[in-house]
Amino acid sequence: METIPQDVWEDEHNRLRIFTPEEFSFKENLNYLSRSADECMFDILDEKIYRALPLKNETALIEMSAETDRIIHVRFFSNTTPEYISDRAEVATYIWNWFDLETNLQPFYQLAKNDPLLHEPTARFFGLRNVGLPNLFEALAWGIIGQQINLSYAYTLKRSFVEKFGDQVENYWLFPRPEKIARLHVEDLFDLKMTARKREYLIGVAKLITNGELSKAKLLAAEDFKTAETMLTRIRGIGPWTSNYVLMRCLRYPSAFPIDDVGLQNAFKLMLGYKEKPTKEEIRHYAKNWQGWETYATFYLWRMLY
DNA sequence: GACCAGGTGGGGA
DNA sequence: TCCCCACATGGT
Repeated sequence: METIPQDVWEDEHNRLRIFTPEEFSFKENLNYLSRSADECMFDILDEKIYRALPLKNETALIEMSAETDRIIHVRFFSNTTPEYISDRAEVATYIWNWFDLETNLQPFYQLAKNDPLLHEPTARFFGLRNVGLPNLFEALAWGIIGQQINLSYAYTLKRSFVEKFGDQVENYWLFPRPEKIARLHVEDLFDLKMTARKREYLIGVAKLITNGELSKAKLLAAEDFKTAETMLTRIRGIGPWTSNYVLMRCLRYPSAFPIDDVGLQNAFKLMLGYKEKPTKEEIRHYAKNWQGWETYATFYLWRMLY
């Protein structure tokens, strides 16, 4: 991503201030990030987010809080390393991208006003963003780990994966690097209580990223959304669901739509008062109104489930 | 104990 | 193309 414009952030001594668009609420995004007590990639304490940011040439430990609900206050902290972070713009850009602040949500909120499914979630969670997974390997691994198992168990698996193969900076974890996973064999991942297939998928994807066959740049350079989707589904272990999930959360394609998702089906059940899962046709019917905004529609519907 | 989890690949009709 | 099954384990 290009460096963000000068006028949306300020650099002051040991802190940054990020001025977000109107359609942003720190509180809503904080609530979203608080959804699992088992999350291992960041901590939330006293309405502040703490995490390690993997930058190009350094790791920043940051604390994010709300100066107002629309101004993000970023403080650098560290017990053992110099607090000086050389590239402040990179930090601001990372956060801008992480909270998807480049997207103008006005058209989405406009179409949601008259939408039977989106009306309620967009009103209740105004300012919530598609909080992303900027790291491609992390997004793919999280998708693979989460396939077909319940979310709380998925968080447990992710934690054991991260704690076994990730790097720790003080008390914060960096997601395992694909270079490291690419060198492993399925047996090395035996402790992780997931299927042998998933272990193969993780290693396979790590190899593709390591040897350069797969990258964000290549996926973003795809001619169109369908091409990017196919680039991913050709990879063993990545079906339509994982492909769309990653195109949503990492590449930020606005039309990504994991139509087979159980969570999406449950959100439909909830919103329409159904006892049974909706059919794919029913989902397509309602989704006609969301064209170009399927990612945000899905994200807000998922939000209704917790 | 059965059935379902933020599915997928592989085999067979 | 479509259907069926195995997959490992936890939650309910």
